[in-house]
Amino acid sequence: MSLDGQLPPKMRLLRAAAELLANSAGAPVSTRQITQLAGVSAPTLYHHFGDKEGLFDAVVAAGFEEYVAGERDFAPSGQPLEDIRRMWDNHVQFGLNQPELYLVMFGNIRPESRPAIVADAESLMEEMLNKAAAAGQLNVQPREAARSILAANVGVTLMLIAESVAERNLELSTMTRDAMIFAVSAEPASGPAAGSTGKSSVVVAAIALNAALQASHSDQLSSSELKLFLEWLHRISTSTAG
Amino acid sequence: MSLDGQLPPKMRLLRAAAELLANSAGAPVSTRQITQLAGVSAPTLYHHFGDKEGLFDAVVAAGFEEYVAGERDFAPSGQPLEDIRRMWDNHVQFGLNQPELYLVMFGNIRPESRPAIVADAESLMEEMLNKAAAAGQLNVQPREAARSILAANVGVTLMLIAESVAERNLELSTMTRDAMIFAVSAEPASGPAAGSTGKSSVVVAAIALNAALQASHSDQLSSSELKLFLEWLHRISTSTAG
DNA sequence: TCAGTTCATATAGCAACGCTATAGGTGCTA
DNA sequence: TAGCACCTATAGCGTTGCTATATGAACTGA
Repeated sequence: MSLDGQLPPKMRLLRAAAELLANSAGAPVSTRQITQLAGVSAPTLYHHFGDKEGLFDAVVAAGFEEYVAGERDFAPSGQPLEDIRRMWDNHVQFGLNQPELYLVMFGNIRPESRPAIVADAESLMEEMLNKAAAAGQLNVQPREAARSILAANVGVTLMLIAESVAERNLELSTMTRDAMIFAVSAEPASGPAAGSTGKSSVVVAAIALNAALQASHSDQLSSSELKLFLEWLHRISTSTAG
Repeated sequence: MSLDGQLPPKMRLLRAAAELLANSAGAPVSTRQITQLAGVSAPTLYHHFGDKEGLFDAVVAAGFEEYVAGERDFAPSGQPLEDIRRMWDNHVQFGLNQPELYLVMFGNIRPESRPAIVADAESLMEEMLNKAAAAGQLNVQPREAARSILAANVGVTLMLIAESVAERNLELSTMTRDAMIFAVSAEPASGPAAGSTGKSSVVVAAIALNAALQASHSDQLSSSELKLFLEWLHRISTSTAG
């Protein structure tokens, strides 16, 4: 049982590490296990990745590329909020399919290590939310909405991973998902509710225009005018007043 | 620098482990560090805790007791949903105060290891939500609401921990918190209803904003600013660009 | 054609790790 | 005092992440 073959040692190391990590159930994976499965010797690992952590980072990076590919791999439905739902579900599914990898990616993030992945994931969702904002469907900045939705998405996925497969209840995901989307969407918020921010139509419209302006390079204003215009727009759209 | 003193070795081990863990920044903490700081020898650790992990579990258990105490340590305000808000904020604060401990407790939970803590935390929140349900303020089962809110709470806390202290923005917490509470509260939540006209453009958004701005006197801009702003808006909204 | 250089892998081994076999010291009860 | 349970220490085992050093292959320029 080894990953011998025609692949270069670097690839074999990556695959061996990924495989062992995926089946480790949280137990530490030793470099000796990895190099043996890959069919190479210890220094080869350190030549290519510098470090055990360097190798694991590479595994995580590969996993993240897969994640991003999955998040982009569906045709926009034309309904941005519906696409957000699919991004959410895709995120959860990724976590449940590769729990160990997911735990490293999102369960163990420390300020000094890799918020880069989080930032990228946020950008991915923000991108999609920009379309929703342009369609006047958001009542908060796409950026803030993306951060909030992603945070909840991560929390739900971790909770589901923590549960045994038997008792896993995906309703937790759909319920939280719809709650978050509903909370940031500009649908009839039915009046100033308890604690919720009933944003005025001015704010919603400003957010929409802001997103639309940045998406389509309109040449109706000069660059300096546009800059000032956007600043005012920002001032309006971040105000809480009605 | 040692934790010598009149405390029994078991306590000294617990404190040493907690202290080293808290300052480890994610780096592994060795049993030799712990026993040296505690002023005992290796077998003492294994006599009392059986295992390195057993010791760490004890640290986590102590941390969790502190967490529970914090969650219970405020008088009910009489408004259950307000109490839920305070529980949420307290949870976030606990995580930010003891990030390493929190990451072990909620960032690394695996099905085989310790969902017990999660279950307890859920019960804690469910208990509070029962009061809200009794007051007719919930539109879902307290159990489901607790799971959902806690999941989002964990996700937000992890995200905030991942950010450097400088760029930490607690608005992510309050926004997500209120979104979740609003979603489970008995307001006419009527469901998502996604789907407005996918058609949008700068022009449409500008027209909407223009109308909204003139209808409601926003005081975010001075009158002269507003005049210029509206002029630019007009220029955009009458353009043919999409 | 062949010395020089660079890249990639291997042999062997170090310091530190988690953990334990074994034994010694304490404080009880009798 | 004997016996016993409890707690702690000395010393050392096997494994870990990692590296000093050496070897082989592939390419370069003259």
